[in-house]
Amino acid sequence: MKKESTHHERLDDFDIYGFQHDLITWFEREQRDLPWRKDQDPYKVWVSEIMLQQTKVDTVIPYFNSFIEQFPNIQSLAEAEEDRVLKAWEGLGYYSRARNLQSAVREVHESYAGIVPNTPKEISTLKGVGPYTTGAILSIAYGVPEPAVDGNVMRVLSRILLIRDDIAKPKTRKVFEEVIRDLISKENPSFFNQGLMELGAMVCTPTSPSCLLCPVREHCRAFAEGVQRELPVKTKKKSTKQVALVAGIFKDKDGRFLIHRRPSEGLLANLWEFPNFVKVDELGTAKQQLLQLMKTEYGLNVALGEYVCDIKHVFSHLVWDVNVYVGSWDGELLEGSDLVPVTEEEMKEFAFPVSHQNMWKEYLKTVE
DNA sequence: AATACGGGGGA
DNA sequence: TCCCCAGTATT
Repeated sequence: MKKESTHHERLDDFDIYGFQHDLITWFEREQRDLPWRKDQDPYKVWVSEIMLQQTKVDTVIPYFNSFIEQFPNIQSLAEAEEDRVLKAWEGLGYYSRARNLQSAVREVHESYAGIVPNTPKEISTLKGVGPYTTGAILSIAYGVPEPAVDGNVMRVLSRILLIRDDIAKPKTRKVFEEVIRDLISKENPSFFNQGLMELGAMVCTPTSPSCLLCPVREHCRAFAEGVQRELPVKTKKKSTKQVALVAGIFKDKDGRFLIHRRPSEGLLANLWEFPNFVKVDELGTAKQQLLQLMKTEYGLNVALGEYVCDIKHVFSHLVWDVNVYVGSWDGELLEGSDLVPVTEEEMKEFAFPVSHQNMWKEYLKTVE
């Protein structure tokens, strides 16, 4: 007859309370002083968690401070222009996070009287709030014992509990969630979850973990077996596609430059950019194609000048190789044209992807 | 289950 | 180079 157990089988012979205590007291003692840890305002916890998705703490800090200064609460973000929100997110990447956050904040403003909901069901229906962020907000802002499984947590627990499931597989996250439901401190789920992540960031790092400094070393099965460097198991993804582009920085006699808003869906949605096109080898030189496409796409006659630079920009799933030219334009923009003429000063108000910021920097060097 | 979606930094 | 990062939405 199977032995009856109140815990997940992977926790057999595991000192749950000792582990909770050692982790939480270490976090109380050693946690970093971070701007989103000054209070537990659910809105600020929420903003920080969205910004921290796939993004390092050091990168997020200045963005978080500036964002909270501009949008200090639910109402201010709900009522803001989307372009201002994108500008505040400029350079941080994964821009749908910003648009989803504002959309969800508007829903909380309108449907929840401005109070961030505190149940898994309600909170996980908000745009941009998935399983990880649901658990993070609930535990950190409201003290609800929900798992918050991110990359850190999977790495740390794969070592502690010797879990060899491939963390690249979607279903593996559920394995960790089920274990954590039995492992999490019901008294202090906030510090338990944050402690796991802090440990992953500071001690139990991907390569060469600092096991000799680890507060939960005596609980770690991988350390006991000497296999901590073999975990977690993670299959690697495939490489990126190459895309060749040609772009133009076009100025008129009054010093106005042509920019263009990207489509509302897909890569870099709703951000601004200099006119550019996918280059096709069979259709002549980059310069010829730029000239031709400005005419057919925008009905605009341009004169092309010097080659500015070649910008290489790496995304997670593709690589842009952009040939950049200067040029000039004259006359009228077509009715309904997507092109907007702006001065150098006005350009500062628009959110550009980093690749196009770099094109602009290179252009400024050539006119010095 | 696989893919799209940014950008920076470390080894 | 390759990998990782306080992941989510879409297909």
